[in-house]
Amino acid sequence: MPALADRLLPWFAANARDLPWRAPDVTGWGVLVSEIMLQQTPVVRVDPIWREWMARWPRPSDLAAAPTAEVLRAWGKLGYPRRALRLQAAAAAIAAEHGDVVPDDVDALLALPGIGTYTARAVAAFAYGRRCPVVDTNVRRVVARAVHGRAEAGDASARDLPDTEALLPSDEADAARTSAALMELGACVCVARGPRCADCPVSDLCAWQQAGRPAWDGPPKKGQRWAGTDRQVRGRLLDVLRGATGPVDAAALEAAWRTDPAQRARCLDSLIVDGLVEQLADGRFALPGESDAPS
DNA sequence: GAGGCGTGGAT
DNA sequence: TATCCAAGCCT
Repeated sequence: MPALADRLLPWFAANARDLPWRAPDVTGWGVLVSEIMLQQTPVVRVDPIWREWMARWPRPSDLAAAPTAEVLRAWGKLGYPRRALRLQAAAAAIAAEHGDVVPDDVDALLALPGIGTYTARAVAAFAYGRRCPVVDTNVRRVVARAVHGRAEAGDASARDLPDTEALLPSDEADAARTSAALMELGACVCVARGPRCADCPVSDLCAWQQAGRPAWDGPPKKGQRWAGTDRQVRGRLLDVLRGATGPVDAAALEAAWRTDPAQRARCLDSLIVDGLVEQLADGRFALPGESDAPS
């Protein structure tokens, strides 16, 4: 349905945010780094970290060669630090198996750690101009409203990809731009709370509008608790290690969570299992590679 | 496939 | 203050 794309493309050309990873000289590597950082993380927090990473590690092989401890410190408080670990592993694979160039096809991207359905398609479309549907939470919300007339997207389904592909024009470059425009619309106009329908370029085509903006009648989302969870404890422990200049003793980590020693021990173990923390022979703890002798 | 996994701003 | 929410992935 070119109808939607015909509206979205001029709107996007005039209203797209000037994000640094959208600059014309950004490589596939730059796009990939941005996509990983943006998983579940707002643009404003990613922006400065992405700039720092691109200046410091401009190619996959640069990141692959960095000490993992420094990678985790540079990741800072973006959250979900396993993303940084997987990104470094992906960088090593790209350097070793793809000539230090991020692959341009979805299947090769999917084979890399930390890259799933969304990210593989986002890189193919945004870095390489491929015509492939890119479905994230924004796009699912836009499609739910504009196409299906529902207030929310509900759970992901197998129909998300074909539903979205049906909105893409046949021209490859236009299709890639449409994918970006769909995401931009969901991020800036067709937002979860308080959609700005008065500013929407497709409001007169929107099935949700035409239905009178009915309320969501599907299952409510499951709110995830935070206080006292293992996620909070892991975050505290890792924050201590990021802030240290080298290995720390057990007492420093104990101070980070005194509420429940058993929980603290369990979380420390899980961080070690995940490869985010190492225990040294002398019993101290450190970020990965921190004890390696400088060469 | 449901649940785990960080962080912090907005409401 | 508590809940919601943000360009998901993995098991």
